[in-house]
Amino acid sequence: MVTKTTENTKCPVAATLELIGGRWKTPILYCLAFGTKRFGEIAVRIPNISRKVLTEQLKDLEKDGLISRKQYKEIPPRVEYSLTDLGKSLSPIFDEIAAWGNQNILAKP
Amino acid sequence: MVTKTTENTKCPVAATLELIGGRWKTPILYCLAFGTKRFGEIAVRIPNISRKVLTEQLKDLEKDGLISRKQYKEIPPRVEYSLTDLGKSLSPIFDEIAAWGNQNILAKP
DNA sequence: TGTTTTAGTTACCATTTGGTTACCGCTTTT
DNA sequence: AAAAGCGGTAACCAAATGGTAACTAAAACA
Repeated sequence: MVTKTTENTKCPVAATLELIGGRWKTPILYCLAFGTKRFGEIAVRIPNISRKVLTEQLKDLEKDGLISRKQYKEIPPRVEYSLTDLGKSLSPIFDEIAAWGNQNILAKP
Repeated sequence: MVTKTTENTKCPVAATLELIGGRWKTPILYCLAFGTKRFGEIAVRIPNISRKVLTEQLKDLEKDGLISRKQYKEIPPRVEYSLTDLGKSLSPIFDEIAAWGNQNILAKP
């Protein structure tokens, strides 16, 4: 009854966390919250992420409609990522989580 | 700069998601939000979780101060779990996530 | 006497996730 | 002629996560 009801309907919390959960999704969304970025810029701002995993996560986020990808037919290639309206609509969640984290984790003596 | 700053200070969002992220943490917390439960009761309400994993996750949550464990010296054993005040303080986050999930995932045509 | 009941633990295995390295295509720069 | 710059992909690996089955202890019950 928590992750699924008997009718196979998912819990809204579990369903949402499937989209934004995982090691890298939130860092990426947070990074794009400051504006459109190129692939390489994201990679620089998120230390330790491998290019392969970054590619995968960006694909996931795009598939879920949270970010959009714009590719320019240039050489060398240029690809820009940005939040969609749906992606932007997540911000109250992040605000709430950030507030909790600041109060309860980071503000520890 | 997202998960860590150069001074090794964590992002509040990433830090919080480390506590409540993962496949089972939120189902467990949500389950306990309805009141104190015994180990077996939780297991019944969360289908598909194995007892081993449930034990592990409960230990994690207890270590992080989100739930408390009360063991009675009885035979057969009885152990009760409940949310701590810190655990209860997460509810605005879950409300926000649930609202988003209902609007944007579950309410799809 | 033997089975049941509860909340685990142990040992082992499968799946998922993330990571490393090398490489590509195509134009501009050196 | 060669290397740089960009946004990837392919092949291969390692680690984390999750799962199963069998086992435990002590009392209650039939």
